[in-house]
Amino acid sequence: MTNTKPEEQTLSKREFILEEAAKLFVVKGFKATSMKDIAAVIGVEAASLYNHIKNKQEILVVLLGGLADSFSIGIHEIVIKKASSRDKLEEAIRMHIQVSLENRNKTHLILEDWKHLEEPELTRYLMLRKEYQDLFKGLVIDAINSGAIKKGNPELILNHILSSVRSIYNQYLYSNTSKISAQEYEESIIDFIFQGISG
Amino acid sequence: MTNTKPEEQTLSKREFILEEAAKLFVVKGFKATSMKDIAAVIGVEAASLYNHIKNKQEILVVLLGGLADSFSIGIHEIVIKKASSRDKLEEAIRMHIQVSLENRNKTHLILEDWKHLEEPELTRYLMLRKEYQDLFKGLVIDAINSGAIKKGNPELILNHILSSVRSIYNQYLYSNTSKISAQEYEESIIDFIFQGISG
DNA sequence: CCTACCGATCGGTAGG
DNA sequence: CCTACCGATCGGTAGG
Repeated sequence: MTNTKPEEQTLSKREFILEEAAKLFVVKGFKATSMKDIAAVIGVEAASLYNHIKNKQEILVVLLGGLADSFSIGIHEIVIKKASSRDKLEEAIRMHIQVSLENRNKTHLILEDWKHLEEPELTRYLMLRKEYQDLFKGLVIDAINSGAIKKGNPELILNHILSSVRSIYNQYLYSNTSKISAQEYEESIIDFIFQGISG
Repeated sequence: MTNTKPEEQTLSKREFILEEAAKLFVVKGFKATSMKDIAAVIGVEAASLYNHIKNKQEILVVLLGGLADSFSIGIHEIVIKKASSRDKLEEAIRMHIQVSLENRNKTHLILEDWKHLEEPELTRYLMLRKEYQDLFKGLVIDAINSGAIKKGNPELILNHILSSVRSIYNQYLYSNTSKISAQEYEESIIDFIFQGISG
């Protein structure tokens, strides 16, 4: 009866903390970012953060967990689709690019900071990653067998694809060509992967 | 007159420490690796390390400095060569792959741990990196202008090339296909970059 | 190369 | 949300 006020908050304090922490992790790394660093950005004392989050580890778990879910859902949706193996592979790559671009700060954690996950989350994370890569590799193998892409070691091909997308993390951070739109960037990466840089 | 014993040492204690530290940095990252961790691998107490190295920071400086020099020398040698722009670009990519493969532990520092360099080494490192990328980008631009590779944003192309080589760090660490020789791996990456994965 | 030790900083808690 | 505070760990030094 008393709660007639509509939900008007756009970002809870907790979400704000998680977001700002992710940004700091990109710049300094998880280990080198102290709770005091995070608190300073939020504008409170370090001890106050613990009213919104359990501990530093939880921040990492939540950020990486949400991301792993996005990738996992994305690949599962594509695998079950009825389409040519070439189209499915391309769609998977585009999905991977889009999720990376939409979660740039989080995605950076995939490079090195995942190592600081503690058990049991570390094992869970590695299992999800393995599953993702296996499903992705399946799409690569199907594309090879159908003649859509040339023959080769599927693991090397997958590794090349995922590394190519990883160019996103450098690009947006250290370069000044960030004027480019997400759509243009996606097309550029797709072209590099499938056609290479030759004329 | 007394020093008749030949130089028989293959690896000085200092070099041993630097090498083992580099390996630990790959696994745990610079910040999460303590002097105690390094000492344990060497088989001494942490305090004893300071007889061979000045401090933890020096380890990072020496490792990254040596690597930066290797890359720098490599690109300068290629730039002054008399050859087609296509050949020079390919040679630069091969050099980058070879230096990366020969210094796998060190090269890993380029991903994230360089951030923990302190001034003035940080600025020096970033300047060397910038110079390297500018020279490399020059080769890309020449290759575009001569029609050897297709038109496109040189920064995006360079970024794609360097990211493609970065697949080395994943490959050798987490995969089980390491049976592949360095030569095969180099050819594979070159082919991916120039021709892409299409048939 | 070791023992002993230091100041600084860390993540986190208690209590209000 | 803050003040006050804690135990643990860090990089590093002294002295032998």
